[in-house]
Amino acid sequence: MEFKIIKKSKRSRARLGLLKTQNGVVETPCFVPVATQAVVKTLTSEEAEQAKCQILIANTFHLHLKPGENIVKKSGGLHKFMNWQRPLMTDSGGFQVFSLGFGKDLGTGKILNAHNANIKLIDADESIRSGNQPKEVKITKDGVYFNSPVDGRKLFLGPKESIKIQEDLGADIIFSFDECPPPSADYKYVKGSLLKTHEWAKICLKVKKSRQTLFGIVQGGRYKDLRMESAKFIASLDFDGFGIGGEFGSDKKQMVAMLHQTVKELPDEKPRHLLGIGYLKDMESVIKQGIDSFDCTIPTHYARRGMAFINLKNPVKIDLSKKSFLNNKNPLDKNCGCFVCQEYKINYITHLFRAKEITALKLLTFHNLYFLILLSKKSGKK
RNA sequence: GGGUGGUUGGCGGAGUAGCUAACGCAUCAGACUGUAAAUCUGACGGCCUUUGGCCUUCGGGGGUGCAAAUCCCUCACCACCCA
Repeated sequence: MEFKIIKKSKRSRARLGLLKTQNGVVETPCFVPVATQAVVKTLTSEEAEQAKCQILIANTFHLHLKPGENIVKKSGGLHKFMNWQRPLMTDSGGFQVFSLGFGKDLGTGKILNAHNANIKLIDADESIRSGNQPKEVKITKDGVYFNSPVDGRKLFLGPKESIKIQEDLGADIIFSFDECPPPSADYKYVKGSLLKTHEWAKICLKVKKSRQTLFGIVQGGRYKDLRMESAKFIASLDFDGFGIGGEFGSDKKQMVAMLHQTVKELPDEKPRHLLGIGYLKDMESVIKQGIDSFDCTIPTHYARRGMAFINLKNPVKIDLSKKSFLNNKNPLDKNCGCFVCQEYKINYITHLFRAKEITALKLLTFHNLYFLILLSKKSGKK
């Protein structure tokens, strides 16, 4: 892997770069569509390519459960398996293990919002402090025990296991195994959890045998000093790049502040990936903080719910399933070059959604991805 | 003409004396940030001062009962059977 910075903004930390992998070059800043189960839901790999996806991120946790990394390996690796000859990332599975444990009980998320704050902050903290971990998950110094959401089997995933699986999957860029505490976790818990994440980071580096690019993950939740501490530590290790994970506080300002603290401690010359952030309004602020790539389920996820991204100049989301759009004969966005905007009108897509036709999901997934990728490019050049 | 069964909110459909007319669909609203996610939550007879309160409603009308979607009478309509 080679990362080349082409241009740096004078007004912010934003930068244009080229991330060279064995399977091609990624122009940054770049949005990374999520292909959890080795597919961008509703799209073929050809369609993902047509939507201008440069790189996709698949998931270790899901692919370990289904179909199992051995199947993928025997098929010649993830690229061949899913017919995607461009760059690929795999997430370590850390987030998933926790989002199904603490997350299920307490709402693992990126932002401490009204929804997951409702899940009894005090109880959460107390149960974590007193060691009452959720039934579904048991965290030890070596990793995490959890029950398979597929068949209930007891499974274990730790740094060694995650790296081994990711090596079998064979993505270009892989991530270290981290603990992702819930937004309701308190300072003491997050601090303690950093010790594990950092220890695991060292193990990931140590056990990796492949030539894959390995990104270390910075945690620290919404606590400034913990973010700094984590960033410093992870930056001191021999990673090829960095992921920034976890939760970022209760509002956008706090998120930007956390990113600021974190990025400050990371070496300029290495790529930085922000895990799981990608609301429309996040795009610009995140890029300005010096983030080179970021993945998010939102564009594809929203697409399947009928939420469309429109208006490149002042991006907003609209709910296409609303009846009123049946009278709208315009394309989603006149300035979007995607085939959906070229060939289809809003009222037709709205009709498909209201009629529960699966083509609606594909059309909107394609558009949202194309739109967001275009938007992230525009934001990067600003 | 006779008989049998039926008629429940926008639709389907439970309920056969008393508890909030269950449930499903449709509709409407909201949520969603490293996807157990083509999902979830809420509303869905009306009105109000909405953590509550008042009224209305099970084809129409009448009756019995403290109390009726539920029992009785009658009318209308639908389905099937007999003539």
